[in-house]
Amino acid sequence: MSSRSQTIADKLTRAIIDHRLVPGCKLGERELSEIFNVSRIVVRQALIRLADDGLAQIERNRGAFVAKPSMQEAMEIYDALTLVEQGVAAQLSDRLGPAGWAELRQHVERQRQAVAAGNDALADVLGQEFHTVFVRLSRNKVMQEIHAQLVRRTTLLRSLITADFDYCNLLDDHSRVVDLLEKGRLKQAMDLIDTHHRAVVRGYIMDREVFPEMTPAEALVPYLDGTVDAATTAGPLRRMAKSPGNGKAASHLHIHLPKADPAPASRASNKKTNRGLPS
Amino acid sequence: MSSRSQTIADKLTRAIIDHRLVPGCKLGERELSEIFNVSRIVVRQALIRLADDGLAQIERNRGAFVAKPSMQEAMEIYDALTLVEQGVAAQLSDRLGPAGWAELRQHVERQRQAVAAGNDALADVLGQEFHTVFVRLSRNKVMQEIHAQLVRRTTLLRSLITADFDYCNLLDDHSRVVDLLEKGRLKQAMDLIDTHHRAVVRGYIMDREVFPEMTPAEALVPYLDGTVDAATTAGPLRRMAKSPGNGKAASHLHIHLPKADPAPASRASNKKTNRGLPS
DNA sequence: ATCACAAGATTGGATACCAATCAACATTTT
DNA sequence: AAAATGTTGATTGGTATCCAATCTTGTGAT
Repeated sequence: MSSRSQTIADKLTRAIIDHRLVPGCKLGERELSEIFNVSRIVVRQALIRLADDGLAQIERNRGAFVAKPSMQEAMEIYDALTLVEQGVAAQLSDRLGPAGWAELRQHVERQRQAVAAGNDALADVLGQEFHTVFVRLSRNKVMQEIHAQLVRRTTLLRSLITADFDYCNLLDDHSRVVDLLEKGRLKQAMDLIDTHHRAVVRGYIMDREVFPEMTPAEALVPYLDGTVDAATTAGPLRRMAKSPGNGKAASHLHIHLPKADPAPASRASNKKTNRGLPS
Repeated sequence: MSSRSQTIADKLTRAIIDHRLVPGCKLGERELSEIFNVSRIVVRQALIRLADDGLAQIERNRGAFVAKPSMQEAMEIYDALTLVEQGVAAQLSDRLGPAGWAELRQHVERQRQAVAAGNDALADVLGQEFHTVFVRLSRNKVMQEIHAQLVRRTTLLRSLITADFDYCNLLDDHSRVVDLLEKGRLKQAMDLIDTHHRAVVRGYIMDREVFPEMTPAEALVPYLDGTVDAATTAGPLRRMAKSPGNGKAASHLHIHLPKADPAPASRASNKKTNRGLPS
């Protein structure tokens, strides 16, 4: 069992990549310590981890906030992601065996079926996951960790965009990358990876304010599992219907949570899936 | 001014990459808190940062130790570094202007002069720095941070190897990479980067124990700025705490590892390798 | 309306304390 | 004597409480 601050950091991470905590959202120590029923220090340690990961930024004497990357930084993140995936593509085109190619194809196929079935949420998750599977096949844990961090940060970025992706298009990209690589057309595959990411970043419009729809307390409910003490809680069954005052201006920004938990395999240390709450 | 735990983390990082703290060395909370005159909690936060950076590993209820990567992990780190630098090379060969090429050449020249002057320590530092300058020219801060982290980890790895590099050879590599890139011979440059790193990793012999030459208290002396015992005054004088010049230039020293010991390599029977007591 | 200033809140950190766990030592048993 | 088994001490992970510095806010004076 890993440390408590790691657990908290993981939950906050998931809340962020699920877009339940949006960029700029204040992460107050006292507030979080009450939500998670831990001491402020544990929360601070968790926030340090978040900040190291680029998902939060800590301003001295002002506190921690969900990171709010600039357009410049957004492009840098996508550039770095492109660089990494192109490099991995080059490696795979050399060394990947038949089993690996099969796994990639199978993944693409699963996503295609999800799209066909109209399950957009699942298709979204699988689309994300493709990149992770891709990098995992390099069998380089260090690289995987770097890549996973970049993916988390791109996921955060999606909170800031007017997202309406053409998933079919991206799916085709995945499929074609696999095709090209297996045929040894490395250069073309790498170019496609580049345009793939550029297609995403092009849709970005970031000079827009994002308003939280819920307080952190509400946002974090799905991640509080049983281990919380039963003293103050009315149970983890709390629905978010409850609104303790403060119904700040709610913007219309629909958030969809993926159903299945794909466990983004963030840190090697923690693999608890706390998400299966009834809700 | 950043937080105190960040300051401590920086000092520990420098001590590690200067090989004053060697892999496996215990980083006790109380010990460090006394050395730095801070509370245990600040030390713990610093250790969390170190662990996130891959320079330390924290074992639950056992404490933190300077990371001791396996041979597998060492290769993964170098692989990742190669991937990153190859990718940056590809970018630079497209986009780098004359000023950039000039900066690279100038850097190589400075290292050449250091070698000519017999200043091995400086040549070593410059040799390391070349890679950093190289990546900085990509103008991608995210990539720079990723690369810097990888470089720190390779530097840590050097504590574990029988180091006897041919600096001239590596210097030539740097020079040739710049040449090849500027001429647009990207493929060859990338191959050279690969062999460059492979040349380093080939020298690795890691099934060897490393014994600390000094206690952490001794190892960390150079990084305790000015007022070691300034608990009461909490000096306004500690302004220059972050200046890296002090650490780098002055504190690079050659560490003579103990002669290869025919002791049993992997048997855990004798674990008391901590604390370089006079033996 | 604007500026200055006092009051409150929040963070960063220190200290003291506790429970759980691990390591080393001491003791018993074979 | 060697192995197995307590027992004790040290270290870590964590909590609660307190304090200083800083930021934010609200109020009052100009």
